[in-house]
Amino acid sequence: MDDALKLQMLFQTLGDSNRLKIIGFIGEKECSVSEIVEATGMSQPLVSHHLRTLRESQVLETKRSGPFVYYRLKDQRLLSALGIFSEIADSIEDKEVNSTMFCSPQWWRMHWK
Amino acid sequence: MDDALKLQMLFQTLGDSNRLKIIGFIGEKECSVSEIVEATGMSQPLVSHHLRTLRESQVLETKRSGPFVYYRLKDQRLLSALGIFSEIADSIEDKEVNSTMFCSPQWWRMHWK
DNA sequence: CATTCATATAAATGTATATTTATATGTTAT
DNA sequence: ATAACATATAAATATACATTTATATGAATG
Repeated sequence: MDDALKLQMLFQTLGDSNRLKIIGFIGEKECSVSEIVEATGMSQPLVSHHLRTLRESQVLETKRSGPFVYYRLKDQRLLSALGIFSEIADSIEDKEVNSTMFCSPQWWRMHWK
Repeated sequence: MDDALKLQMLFQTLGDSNRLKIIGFIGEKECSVSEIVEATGMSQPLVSHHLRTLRESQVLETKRSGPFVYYRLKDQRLLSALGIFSEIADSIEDKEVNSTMFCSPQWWRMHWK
């Protein structure tokens, strides 16, 4: 797998609100699935699905301990990198299509041309 | 639009190989659409479509000059931020499902369970 | 060993989005 | 004004992906 593809897959993994929420909650900790379910308010299967994606893309790694499975960041550098991107993202202005909340630009075009 | 959503949308925008290719080619320069078409080998409408996405998500900004439209990065900090993420991405190992090139993890599960 | 709790998977569904092909808009020069 | 070129949009298609509901696995405990 070439490096550009790795980068693209990493961004794709991070490009989901629920997964970012999970990463943000875990932070430097080590969390069980149920803690994540509780903290995020997402359903357990949905959390499990996203955790699988995060594990397969090697953003998270796991450790089983009895009946619990603990997830933690595989590369702690990700946290500071997220901080940098947050700053860049903050400078994005809410104008036109972006202000539609929950609706993608394409949805907007589709329904209101 | 809240900050978490901005971050998610930025990552989503970056999570596409063709868009990363475009960003990488533009770099610190200012490029016309045809230059990008030529450099990337993508079709003109496809380039145009991705440029629109990149502009709407405020990664790129544009300037018209005669018949040409020039695109450049709106925030130069993005380049170094991409460098940081590249390093993180490089440490990702090519194992199991990731080695399938062009096929998503979900595709893999689907066809080979 | 059966029950309970934690987590994972499967199937079904709806929606988002990349790509192609075809066509339109906009600008310049003849 | 029309031809030629640069770019953008539209329609059509195919696929990827998030989410829900239902069920399975796997570990601990009575």
